[in-house]
Amino acid sequence: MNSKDIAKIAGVSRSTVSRVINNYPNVPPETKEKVLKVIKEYNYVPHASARMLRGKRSETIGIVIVDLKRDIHKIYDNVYFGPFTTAVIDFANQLGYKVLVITVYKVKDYKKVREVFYNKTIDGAIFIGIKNDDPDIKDLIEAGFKIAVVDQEIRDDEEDPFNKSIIVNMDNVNGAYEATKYLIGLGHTEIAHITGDMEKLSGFARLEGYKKALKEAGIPFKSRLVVKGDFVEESGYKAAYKLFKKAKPTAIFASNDQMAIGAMQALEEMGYKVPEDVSIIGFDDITISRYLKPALTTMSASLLQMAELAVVNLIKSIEEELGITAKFVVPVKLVERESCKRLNISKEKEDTEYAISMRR
Amino acid sequence: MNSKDIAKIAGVSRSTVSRVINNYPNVPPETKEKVLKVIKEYNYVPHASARMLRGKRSETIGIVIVDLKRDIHKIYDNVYFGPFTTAVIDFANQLGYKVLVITVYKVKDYKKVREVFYNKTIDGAIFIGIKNDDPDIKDLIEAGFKIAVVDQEIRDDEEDPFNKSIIVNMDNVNGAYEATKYLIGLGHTEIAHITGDMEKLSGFARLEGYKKALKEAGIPFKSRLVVKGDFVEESGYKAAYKLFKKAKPTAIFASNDQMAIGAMQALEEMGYKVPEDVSIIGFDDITISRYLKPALTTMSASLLQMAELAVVNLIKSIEEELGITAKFVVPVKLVERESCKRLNISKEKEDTEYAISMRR
DNA sequence: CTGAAAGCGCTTACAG
DNA sequence: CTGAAAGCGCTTACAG
Repeated sequence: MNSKDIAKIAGVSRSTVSRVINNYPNVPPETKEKVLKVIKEYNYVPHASARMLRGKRSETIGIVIVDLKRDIHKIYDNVYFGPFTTAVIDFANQLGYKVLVITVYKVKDYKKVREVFYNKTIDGAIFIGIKNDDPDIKDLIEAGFKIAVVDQEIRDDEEDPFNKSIIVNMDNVNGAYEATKYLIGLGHTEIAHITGDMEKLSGFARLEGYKKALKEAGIPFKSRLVVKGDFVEESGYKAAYKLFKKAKPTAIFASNDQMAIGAMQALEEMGYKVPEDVSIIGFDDITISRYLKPALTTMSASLLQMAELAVVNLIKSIEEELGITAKFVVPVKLVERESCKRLNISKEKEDTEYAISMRR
Repeated sequence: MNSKDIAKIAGVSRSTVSRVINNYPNVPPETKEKVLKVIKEYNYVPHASARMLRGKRSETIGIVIVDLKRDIHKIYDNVYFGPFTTAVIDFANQLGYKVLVITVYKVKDYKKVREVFYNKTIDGAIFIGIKNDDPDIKDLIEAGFKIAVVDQEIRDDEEDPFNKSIIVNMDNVNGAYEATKYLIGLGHTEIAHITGDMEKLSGFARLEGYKKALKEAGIPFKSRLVVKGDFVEESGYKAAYKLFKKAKPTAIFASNDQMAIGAMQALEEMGYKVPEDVSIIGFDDITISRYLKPALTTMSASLLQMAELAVVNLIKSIEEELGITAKFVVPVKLVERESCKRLNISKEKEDTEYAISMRR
């Protein structure tokens, strides 16, 4: 079944069939109806490749999930990429776009991405999990492809390639600042920080927010209270052990929830109770966090909103064929749960003060 | 940049360029090298649509995530579809295939699926979250498209359309049987069951396994101990309340972990302790389950293995162009954690017996 | 070993 | 309002 067959059966030319399919105005209602009837009857759908070859868009966007320095299948149970990807698919579908998912576990996997761009399989793509200033992505942007990136520094330099892409970030600095300030507000001064992957904006920006809050409160920054992680659970676990070998913080700000969970595990093994002995706050508000005992206090941004901004603006940029260069910073808010408490000055005051930090 | 340009620059014909790209044997090494150099230099990638129009496969499979009777965005934080989808993408990519993700929230969304099949965007598809005997999928199979389905009854009827597809299931009956038997082995006889969606194989097959275990142990089946759920957390929550209004089971077998989690929440609200007052076992072993307090005992099957079976056999069926009709039943095993304990005959014996049920 | 030519299934100026 | 024809960028018999 192709347009020629349909034309023959409907008693018109292929041109007319095409006009009907593309909903052109210059087709009289009766002709249109006649053709539509045949199309329906034969379950005819125009060959996508033929249309694209004639210059139609593929109406497909890619979502590129980058997870370097990890083995294959590790995003398998990733609690962050999954929800974001689903949200992207849903918003894109709503706008009539299909979504191709591409995973990048090694730098050379970027070849897959270049291919689908150059061979016109996709009209544009959203990148997540990327490090800051990634040269492979930079090249693609410079080649003129439509791209949205999540978690990328917004630079002042007008000439920077990333300025030609759509950027969607969480308000990392402010979120980290608020998280740290919250702990300070509970009376803590010995506040540790488990950092994220420092090659990513969310890694170094959250450290910056932590420092900013300390500085503002007049608490001296101590490098022994900062230990490096890389955003996965295990790194949080190891970081907590390393931390308590050289220091005795009363509170920890972990750069994401997964590391907070790993740290809580280590804390439990070392015999510290959360939040009685150590308060801990995370970042991201992943699904698991509310099921933990104690439920994890954390900083939350709307992944849904981020996905929507990326999708809507990417598609706008594709369809208007002009380089949209929007930049978005999504707000982050505190989700108080059970993993932080007021530092107890004296044992007697504990109960009442605990009650205060318990309200959700 | 197209093959004509490359041909001109390399000083050969388009035919030869094509032969090099497709790695045909009848090209002398020098010619091949010359052409390859130009291709590399100009970053040339053949237009995917043009190749497909000439009959090449799209080398893209679809993964269709069906989630009917729910609002949009609900699979957003689905703990089951996400990991499975990622696993499918990874296995497909390994075999050189791209993956298009399609969500179906309403029956009419199947239109999207038909479209990508008929317009040749995908070579085949894997369906998950489907109800048993879905007519929309049946039509697609009968139209001759290559399809793999997860969670679909394996029928004896040779003529049944689904017999022309690839089927991958968990061993639902046996898993449910083992779960129930495990509770019986702990001394329970008042064992409730929160069912899954009864339109799905995993829903009714797990009920069947539950019944089978009771029967074998000579425990009479009581309909007041069975309450309907539909595989989501909230339904487990409601089911638990309904259950305890009319009965006092000492153990619950929930048809999946999400409902078990909902039930645990309700149990806590009603003042029952898990596992001291009520034992509970789930099914699926989702990521959250091991973080719960008490950690959830559950039945686990390898999603990775299921995804691999579906992908590998679908692609085999696409490439060999013959209707592969493989059927797979993936084994399910018990994961003992903390949510079940031996029914205490007398309070005194409790401690020692609890220790037994505690080993993981 | 290599090139000229046909054709995959569409869309779209062009002519009427 | 409608059709004949060109052409998108490839691949592949065919001929040499």
